[in-house]
Amino acid sequence: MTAPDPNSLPTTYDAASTEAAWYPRWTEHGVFTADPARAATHEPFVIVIPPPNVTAVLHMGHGLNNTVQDVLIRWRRMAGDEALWVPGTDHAGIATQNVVEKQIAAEGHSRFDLGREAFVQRVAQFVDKTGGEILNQLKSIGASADWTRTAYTFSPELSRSVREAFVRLHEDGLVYKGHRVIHWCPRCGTSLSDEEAEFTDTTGKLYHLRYVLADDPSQSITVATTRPETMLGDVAVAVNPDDERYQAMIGKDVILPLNGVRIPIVGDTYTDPAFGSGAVKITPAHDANDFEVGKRHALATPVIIDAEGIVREVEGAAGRVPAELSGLDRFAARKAIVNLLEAAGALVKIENHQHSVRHCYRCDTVVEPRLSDQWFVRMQPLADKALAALRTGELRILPERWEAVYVNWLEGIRDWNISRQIWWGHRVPVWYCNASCGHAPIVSRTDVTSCPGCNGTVRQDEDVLDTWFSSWLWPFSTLGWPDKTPDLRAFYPGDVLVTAPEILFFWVARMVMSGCWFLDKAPFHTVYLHGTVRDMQHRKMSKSLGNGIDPLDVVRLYGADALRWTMVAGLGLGVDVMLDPTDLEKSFAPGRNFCTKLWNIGRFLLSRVGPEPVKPVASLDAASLTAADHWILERLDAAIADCDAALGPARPADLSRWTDAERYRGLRLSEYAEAARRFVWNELADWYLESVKPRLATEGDDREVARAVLAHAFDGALRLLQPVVPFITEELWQKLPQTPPNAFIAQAAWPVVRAQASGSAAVFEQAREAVQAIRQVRSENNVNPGAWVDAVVVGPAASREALTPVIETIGGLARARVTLAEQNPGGASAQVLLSGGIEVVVPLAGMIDLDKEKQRLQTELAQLEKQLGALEGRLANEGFVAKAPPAVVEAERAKAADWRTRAGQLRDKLQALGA
RNA sequence: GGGCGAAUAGCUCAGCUGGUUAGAGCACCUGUCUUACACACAGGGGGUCGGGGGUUCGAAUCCCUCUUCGCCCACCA
Repeated sequence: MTAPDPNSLPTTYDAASTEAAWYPRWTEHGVFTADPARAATHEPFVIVIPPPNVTAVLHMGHGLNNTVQDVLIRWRRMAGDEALWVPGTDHAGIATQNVVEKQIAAEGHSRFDLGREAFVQRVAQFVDKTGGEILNQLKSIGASADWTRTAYTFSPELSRSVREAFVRLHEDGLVYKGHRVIHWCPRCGTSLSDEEAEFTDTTGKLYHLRYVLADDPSQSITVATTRPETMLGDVAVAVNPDDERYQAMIGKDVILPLNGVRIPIVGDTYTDPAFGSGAVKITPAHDANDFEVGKRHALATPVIIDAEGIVREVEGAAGRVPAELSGLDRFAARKAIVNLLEAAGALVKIENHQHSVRHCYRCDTVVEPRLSDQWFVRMQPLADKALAALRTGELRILPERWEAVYVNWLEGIRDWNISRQIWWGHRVPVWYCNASCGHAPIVSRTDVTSCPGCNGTVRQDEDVLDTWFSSWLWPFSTLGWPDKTPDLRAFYPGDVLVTAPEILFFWVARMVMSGCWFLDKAPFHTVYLHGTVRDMQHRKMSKSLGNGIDPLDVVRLYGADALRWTMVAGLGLGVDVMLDPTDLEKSFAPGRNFCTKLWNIGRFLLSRVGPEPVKPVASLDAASLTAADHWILERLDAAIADCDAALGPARPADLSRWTDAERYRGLRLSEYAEAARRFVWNELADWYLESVKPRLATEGDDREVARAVLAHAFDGALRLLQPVVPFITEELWQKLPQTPPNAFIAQAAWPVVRAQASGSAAVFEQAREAVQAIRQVRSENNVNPGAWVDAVVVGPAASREALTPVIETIGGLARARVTLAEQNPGGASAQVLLSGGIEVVVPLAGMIDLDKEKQRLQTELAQLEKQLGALEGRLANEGFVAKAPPAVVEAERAKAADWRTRAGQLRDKLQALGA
């Protein structure tokens, strides 16, 4: 009976209390706070968070995204970099405005009832009160962001950056106001960029409409359209000038049904003769392509659908909308018009038609093309720089295949509509003179109060800027740009951007463009695009499907480390993470189990090592180390090397561009986690810890060596694991005798390889083989697991000598009393061949099933002979011997010789068994 | 319509520039409550590398083709 050890750990790991204890201590001690002054002597490593919407609630996607960032930032922090992870939120213009508008609607009002100022105030209050909660939720999963630098895209500081960017682009001639057809969401009441108008594949209808010629009612032309309601705004019918069917009609007029408007037939190569009827109705105000055609033919632009999607005579459309149709919603109008057309005999046919329809990315409403004045950014010059950054190797994207997608998008870049007709956001910094004095619009960094021309009053542009116009500045606006702050100097450009591929265009490519344009450097050298969190049917987790998992539930049930482990262990490069929302146990047990195992390893190891000081491993005399000691230290070195190779390189070797050799390496998080897991579990716990037990029970120098090696190996394991499972590793690390006081593993040094190889580690490897061989024999012969057996290791004298101490130590692992011999004692025994000509003989008189043993050997021999046959065939092949590299041939010959020996030994054994 | 990617063990995936007896984790089967851990330990089964053709002494790996999935882009009236 042992007295309770005051240092002993609780028998089970309590994630909740550990997490609650360590996180505040880390922040209180500034563990996550970066110092620009220190960046002079330490390589900075910077990640900016993809800012979640300020009103967002943490979901698994955030969990995955932020775990990845945290693993990288914790890794680099330990590696000695001045690591900075900038956190913050996005004001999310349309999304946030929608939330508050819904609240107001519940009160029976619209934003227009409140007025602009009051509404904006109301949203600001809402954000103040409930916003940013997601950042606290990130803390509960262990995110080690520098909270002293928490940023917000709509803060006064970042708003200044936004104005600076707008004005500077205007000065550069890249911001302009354009009059054209843009994507319009009638529900949100704003224009959208191309990226915000998402395609959805739809089975729609293709309506064929007959327009009668004005001067010859016996003739007509049929147009095909998916949107018959727009016919009220038609100004022409376009046919391909080379289309013989219609050539003769070009220049003639047709009469629009329903409103009787007379419009021309024009020739334009835009029309594809093979599509539909080969004739296209042209509605310049309600279709971007038609707008271009209209411009070419100097056609009018009557607007017959208003901002709410209501059909009426909006502008330049007098006499075009019959009274019975005016005031109808666009979809109601479609039905009504189709009916009227049919009644008028103008409807030729309706076909099913597969096409993609654009929807608002915020509310899923079908987007309406709308002619309006908007602010645009001319993107070509920006895109050229972003393309150059990738081509020169200043920037890389992982997985590699996304680079092609990035290039493809940038090469076909279109101008960016940055104005939105909502109220929540950065107001366009442009002012107009109220007294039409003729002064040009004033684009200004500071508020303008009077007209520089006539000193009269001015009014600011009503529009606000696209949310992404502030987030594309995030990598430097968060560091104080346009001021040349110490932060900006020290931490720009950053290093890695971690996000999902969905926002590659929205955000990532645009950040590269803005960084290259305003600061002449890409904002990071690596874009890491991780997969998506999906359910077991491979469906994206979403609120509407109800297949989501709340990360906070997982933290509560399994702990933050278990959550993180599950994410990282399953995270191949660019691979989706599959989780079962209906069975959290199945999804997160591996993470929880790993933490429990780690806890038990620590609990046992710490109880045996005890609190007394241990010697540093470097101070130990190599000769005093056992083969097992050398082995585990080498395994630690290998694990360190594997982790480094999986995660790194952290940055290009020459700091400015990737070489081809290093370009696609690193960021293999699952490989890193597996390497660390294998070391602590399969090597340290399964073998070293087991083999070292007897030594720990002794007194004296050997025990001290074992304690030192054990403490050192576990220390290394904890350090390697800290980035993935920061809480449990911190808790355990604090208990190691060699841990300095007032230190945190979160800022301890990342382990480095000792580079002290010793041949004796190989001896331990052979001993492991022997143990496994004996265990296999026992298991296959159904030997009572508790029973001890005898085993004889047969081999050359030299090996036997080296093996002796090892076998004494690990005999217990196989429950075998091991002796060494030069000759195979023969007899009724199980016999296993090891590498190096060593045999293990288990003479289990009475315990062994001879038939079974014969069977096993025969199977092994048959397998070996089959492979040997193939190998010998290859060696007999003249082509192989003549053409294959000599080294390969040599290796194959050696292998054949080895196999022949082995086959011979197997035959001998079978003969000895009387087969 | 264009482009890209994937197809390897029941599941999720590694296998880099062609030369292994094709791997890992999980799942599965058998045994064990062995004094840290049954959330564990020990042992084990399982793949003609999507089909077909080609190049080569040699192909999971390179080429062609077919099939099936996925992603991105597009001026799909």
